[in-house]
Amino acid sequence: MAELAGVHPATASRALNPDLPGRISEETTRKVVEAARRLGYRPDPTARSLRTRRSGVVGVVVPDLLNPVLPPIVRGIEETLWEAGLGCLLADTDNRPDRETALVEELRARRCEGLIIATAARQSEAVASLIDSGIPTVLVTREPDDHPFPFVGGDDEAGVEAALEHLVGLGHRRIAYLTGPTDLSTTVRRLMAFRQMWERLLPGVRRTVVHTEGFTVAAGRKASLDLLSGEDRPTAILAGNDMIALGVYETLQTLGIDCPREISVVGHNDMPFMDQVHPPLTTVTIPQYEVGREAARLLLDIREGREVTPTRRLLPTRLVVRGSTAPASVAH
Amino acid sequence: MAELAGVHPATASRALNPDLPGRISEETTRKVVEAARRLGYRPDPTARSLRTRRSGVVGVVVPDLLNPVLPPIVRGIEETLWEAGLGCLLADTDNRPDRETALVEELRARRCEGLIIATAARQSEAVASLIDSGIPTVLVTREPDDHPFPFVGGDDEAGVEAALEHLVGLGHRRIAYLTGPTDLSTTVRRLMAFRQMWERLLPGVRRTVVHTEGFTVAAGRKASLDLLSGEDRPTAILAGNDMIALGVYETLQTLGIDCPREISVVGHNDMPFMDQVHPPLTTVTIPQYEVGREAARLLLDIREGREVTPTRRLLPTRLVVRGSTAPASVAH
DNA sequence: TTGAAAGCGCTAACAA
DNA sequence: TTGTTAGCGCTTTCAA
Repeated sequence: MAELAGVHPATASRALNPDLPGRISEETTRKVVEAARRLGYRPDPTARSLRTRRSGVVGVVVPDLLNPVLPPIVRGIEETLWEAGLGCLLADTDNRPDRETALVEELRARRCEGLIIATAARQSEAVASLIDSGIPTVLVTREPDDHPFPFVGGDDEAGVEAALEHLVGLGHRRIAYLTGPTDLSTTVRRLMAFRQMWERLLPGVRRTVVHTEGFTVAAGRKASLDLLSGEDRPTAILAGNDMIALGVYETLQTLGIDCPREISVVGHNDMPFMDQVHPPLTTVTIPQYEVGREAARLLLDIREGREVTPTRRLLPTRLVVRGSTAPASVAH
Repeated sequence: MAELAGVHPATASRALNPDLPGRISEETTRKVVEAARRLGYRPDPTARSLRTRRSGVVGVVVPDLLNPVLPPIVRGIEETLWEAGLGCLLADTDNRPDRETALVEELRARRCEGLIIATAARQSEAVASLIDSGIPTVLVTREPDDHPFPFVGGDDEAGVEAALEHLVGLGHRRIAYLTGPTDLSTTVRRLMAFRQMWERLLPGVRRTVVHTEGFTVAAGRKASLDLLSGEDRPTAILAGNDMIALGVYETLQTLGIDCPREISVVGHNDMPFMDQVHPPLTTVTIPQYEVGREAARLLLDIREGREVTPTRRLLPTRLVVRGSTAPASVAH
């Protein structure tokens, strides 16, 4: 193709990559561009990568794409990366730490120019292995207890605070918190916020915290069954996420307890269709798509060597009040 | 690293790639493997790609990851590809044909070894451009009217048949079909099945077909509003997909019509949480994850030059009867 | 502003 | 069974 333009390949290369060293005359550039167009020429990304040591690809590691919070995040990431000319190599760990390790290793071997990781448990070998790797890395929604990387997520603390305030405002005093798995930062952050807000709003009042085995409907069902079977049950449940809330719904159905008349339930995440379940779930909504975009933007900044401050970005959350919460009944 | 093992680079290469021409002695292989391990050596995929003309990456083109049917498909694809050592480059077109064209072109420029396309409208420039490209291509869930590629999807025909049979069995005769956008093969296939089954079950009886503008809640709401506002409204609605069915739910709420007492509704796809909406939606379930796996398997077969027959694979669907369907009320 | 030459890290073809 | 040589298609360095 350089031939067709009547110039040296190096010149052609420079003409097509304006930011390469060495300015090219307009005349030559025009000839080269024209020749490229006529031949439908596209530079071989592989050869370019080999030379420049840049693969043009970013690895995106997710715990489980079937978890409804992830698709919007991945979309935000993917769109932002494509806009910047970067490809998006998707890797799903199925929530297995060993797979996380293996996939991150594989992505590194493939010379990804950056990594966006949404899988990090509070202890993550994979994330630890990245620390001195020099690979631009951004964590999303989940993070290890200790790490040096930028993090993007929703402002869960504010969400939990709003949720608890809402329940207390409705007159609830016997409120149980159903956490989620304790090896996830999400769980810990939400729980801490719950405790702090509790001390502000109901200092000294006894509170109930139950850990569930996972962020799943089954775990929520199981944990709530014990909680609600006994005497002196709570009048409101704050769930670690919407899945757990749905598990609570199932238990309520089983036990014949009416929501919201006899008990209020609040979720977290505002997954799709949570306005359509019965009763429509009051929950904390997180701008997941924006979280994804922001994470990708941050990665691009790092890659370009731009300063990134602050390194923690918590996007605003909002409590969406629907039909699953109501004033505490006087009967209790 | 070949140095450390005391052999020529080419020998090392052969030792690490057992299926390359030229067998290597066990002794040498052992030495090479050991040296590689000690150095943490991983062959550079870029250099390898340049030499072998294989990028190790497959492009996956989806219309919109936020559409709940897609994540399981993508997961199935992704898992199967990784198992085969192939990366999964994700591209989301946001349902825009121009983006589909641009992204496919970009994926080709990146020398993808294969393409899995879930975006194909009944007319797709992008798919057409692939016809003589030599790039292994598999279509999923959607396909153009005419194309030479393997296709994997759910057996929608069987699903619609079962759905209609179910409604007719419940005594419904005034049944309306709310299609979906007519530029999608999914719509056409489902509608054709509806018509054929109708002729089998209710020959001569008048049937109502309404086209919606999209596979969305809003489109379903809008189309059903006209349909249900008038006199002589249907006693059952078969929706082109679950989103449309949810739109119908909204209309029913607005008009104060009770489902399933006054009207039955059936969806298609069985998206997540359709068992939790109110009333729980009777719908056709499709093994989306398996669809994804099968599509990836097919692509691998093609890539390896294996025969693929049949070239159309329709995976079994099943009608899930829940709470949105009931016998036609005698009152009507 | 452009050309010449070298080389990124591998593996294919050929020779020993 | 192993070594030699060459070259994949770019971009970079150096020289003109």
